[in-house]
Amino acid sequence: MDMEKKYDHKRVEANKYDTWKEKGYFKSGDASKKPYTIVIPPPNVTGRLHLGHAWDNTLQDIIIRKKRMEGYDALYLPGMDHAGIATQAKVDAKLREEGKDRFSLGREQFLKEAWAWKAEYADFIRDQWAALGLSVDYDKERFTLDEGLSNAVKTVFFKLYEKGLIYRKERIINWDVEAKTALSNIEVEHKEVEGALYYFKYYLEDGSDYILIATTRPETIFADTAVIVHPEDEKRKPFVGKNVVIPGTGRAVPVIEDDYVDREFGTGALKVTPAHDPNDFDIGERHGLDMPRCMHEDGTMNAMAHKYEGMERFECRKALVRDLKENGLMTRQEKHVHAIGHSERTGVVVEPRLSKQWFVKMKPLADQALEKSDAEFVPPRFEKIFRRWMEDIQDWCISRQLWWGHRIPAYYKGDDVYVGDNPPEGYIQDDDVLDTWFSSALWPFSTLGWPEETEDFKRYYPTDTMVTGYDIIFFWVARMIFQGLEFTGATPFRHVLIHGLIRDEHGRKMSKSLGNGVDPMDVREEYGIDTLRYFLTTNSAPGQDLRFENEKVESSWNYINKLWNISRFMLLHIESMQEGDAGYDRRNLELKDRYILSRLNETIREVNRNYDRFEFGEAAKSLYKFSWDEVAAWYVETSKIALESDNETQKATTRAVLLEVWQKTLKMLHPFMPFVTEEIYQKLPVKSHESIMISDWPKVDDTLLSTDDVRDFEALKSLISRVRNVRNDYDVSMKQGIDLLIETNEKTIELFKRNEDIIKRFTNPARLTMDVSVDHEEETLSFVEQRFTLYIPLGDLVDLQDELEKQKKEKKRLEGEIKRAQGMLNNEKFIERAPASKVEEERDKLANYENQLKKVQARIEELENAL
RNA sequence: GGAGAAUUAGCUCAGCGGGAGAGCACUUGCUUGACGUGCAAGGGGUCGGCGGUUCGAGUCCGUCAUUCUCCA
Repeated sequence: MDMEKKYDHKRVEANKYDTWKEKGYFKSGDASKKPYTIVIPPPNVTGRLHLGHAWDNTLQDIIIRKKRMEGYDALYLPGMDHAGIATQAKVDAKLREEGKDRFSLGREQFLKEAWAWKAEYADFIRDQWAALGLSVDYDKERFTLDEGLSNAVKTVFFKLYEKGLIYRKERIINWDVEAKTALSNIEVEHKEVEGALYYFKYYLEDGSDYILIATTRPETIFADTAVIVHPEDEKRKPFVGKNVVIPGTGRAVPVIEDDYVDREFGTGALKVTPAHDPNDFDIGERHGLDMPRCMHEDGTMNAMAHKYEGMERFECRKALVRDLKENGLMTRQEKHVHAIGHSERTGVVVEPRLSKQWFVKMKPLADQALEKSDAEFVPPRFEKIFRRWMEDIQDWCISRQLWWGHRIPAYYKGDDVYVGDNPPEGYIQDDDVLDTWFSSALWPFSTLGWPEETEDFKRYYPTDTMVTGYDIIFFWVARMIFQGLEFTGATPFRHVLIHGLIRDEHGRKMSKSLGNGVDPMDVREEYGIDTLRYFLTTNSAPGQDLRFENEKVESSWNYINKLWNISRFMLLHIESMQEGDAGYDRRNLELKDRYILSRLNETIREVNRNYDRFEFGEAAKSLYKFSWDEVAAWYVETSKIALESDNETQKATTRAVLLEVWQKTLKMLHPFMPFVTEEIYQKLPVKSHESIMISDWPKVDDTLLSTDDVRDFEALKSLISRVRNVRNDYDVSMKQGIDLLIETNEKTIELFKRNEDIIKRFTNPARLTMDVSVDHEEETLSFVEQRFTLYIPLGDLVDLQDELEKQKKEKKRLEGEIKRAQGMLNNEKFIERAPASKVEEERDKLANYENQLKKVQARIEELENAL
């Protein structure tokens, strides 16, 4: 047997993935089976995968591997996202390093650079998928800018346009001054910022009086086109209809009435800057005001700002405030905390800016999604989050001033707009591209060939399970749902499994700026990918965040090492088995065999139940307990007796049970740790398939479930544990024999006699007496257990006073239990309303406790007499 | 201002209607041929507070407190 003492992940992982891939195990398409589909949330081609991807992808792989073993035609569809802003920023940075920029290169050349970048990073990502062991079907791999997916994007754009659900309009949008593009509302993060309210004097043209106006954004005054006062504001009435001069400029604007003014806030009068504020824009539209902009696209001031032209907006604010303070046009400044929008992408303060952009009219799509979506969220509370957002939806700004992406299929000639594939002569295509999420929203069906009615689309759509983090429910999940319903008439997936975010050991989000990120490939190097997968998927419940802790990673490694060594032991004893040795005759099964087979089948049941609920932590816990605390601690240990004996029947039976138990356990562990389970599986002398990956998922065999056998074995365990406990407490080493007197009924005597070899091996008795009534000296330790009373005479080591105290304590405990059980059984309502099985259970317990109490009392009397 | 999550052993987290669990840490003893990254035996918790529902509540409901998210 060639198994090293220590699990060596590098050796175990070597070549396996390539073998699986070459053998075609990852491929889908067996039409005789029922399909099961998961599409990967496409990673951005900007960089490498982080722990969040590893977590997300491992969950998908676990689900798909189990389904494949269960006999489904499992499709795990891989792919990547072009990630417009992010990738363009990376390519821009690269060009900058080379002393170039995209404008001197031109659009076409820039796109070549971007595609080269994509090719390079796509390779990195595929390598990482392989490293993670993802069983993705590479034949089906897609990229959001592929021809097919681009067709899907165009089709959707055309159809929504025809329906009037896509429109182009001048509106206030969120402008990222660094990326120089529009953003959608959800790409803006609102953060509380301590700013200030500045009070400016807007004088009448004749200088006779002024209106005091408070603003948080002084630099926008250059684009003011009015001042409004409330219609019921009697004090300001005289100003209405006159012009006031914008401080620091010679420009005058009218004072008009509008009840939008909040009379309680600031001074009760408001400056109106329609091109730099959404509310002001509405006011501007109502009153037909001009809408000039005072900034360039990069956030610097334009000519409207006079002497401040060219200044960055916040520099301008400072300079302007300083100047107005000096010449008395600013009266005061007070602290003001308010929420300011920041670009989710670049982090800069978003500038509300009047701009002509393309939008999706969301209301009808959202209403349809709310009405028809039958996606089941896990855990369910996330559905509420999804719904609340959909109910309060705003139109979606989909154009981006970028080059990397799906170019908007709209063409212009003067004021004429053409939307479609065949623009007439002289029309020029829109320069902009679509929001990346516009194409991501189509991912579950565009990847399967839609809008063509392909075989794949018909077979694998709608998909079964979407796995993703709660941070992109709005960005992605919600959009897939409404686009799926609009274009395919179906919710694109049955289940949405939501996981949380991965955090560092202190509970902080992993981020580049903190430098606390952990590279999954580093973890792989040190502990192996199976360890990482097991750690990631078994340490949190659905929807909860996960803290990266080294101790947990290590304990995952320890577990795999344990599995490795259990396997080492088994193979040592079963490697010579032949095809015909695999079965066993049930009549030859001993208690230990029936016990472990019963527990195995219970475990299969628990594991299945938890897999189906996406409770992978719970499924893994059952397997962990079964493999370590039962197979390793008890079955392996008790098996040694038969394996070392000359009884060929018992030997063969034990080997066959070991093989069955372990083979099934490995299969259930395989989705979590594909590499090590395959390594061990390949070493099994008899196995059902050429690879564990394509083997069959274990089924529960009810005929092997036996609570009686499990109980009997538990009685044996409790006897052994009791003796071990005594040896520890009284410092009696295992080498030293120890007298054991067991008083119990005929049935248990029979049980213990039949398993005497086990008792002897683990307790090393000098004398072993079993009877319905045993004579014992007073100087003995005694333990009243449920099914037997154990006496251990230890001569001088026994302090009768201590023993008496112990028994009194035990008496008290039993009396407490009896009181509790009686309390329940004396409660009429309990008898009446609790399930009969529960009542029965309590009666049994009570009888047992009363029986034990009687024995303890007898022992106490005995001790008191002796003292 | 709304919505949600978390609060359980020293630490990190499971459990979510029938007698408190895991990993790590801690204590004691073990070079027993699968494993000292291990084995055996232990110690450690009024399950945030207060009410309610229920025969029965870490588990369901309400409320308060603390922490954290998301939305406006």
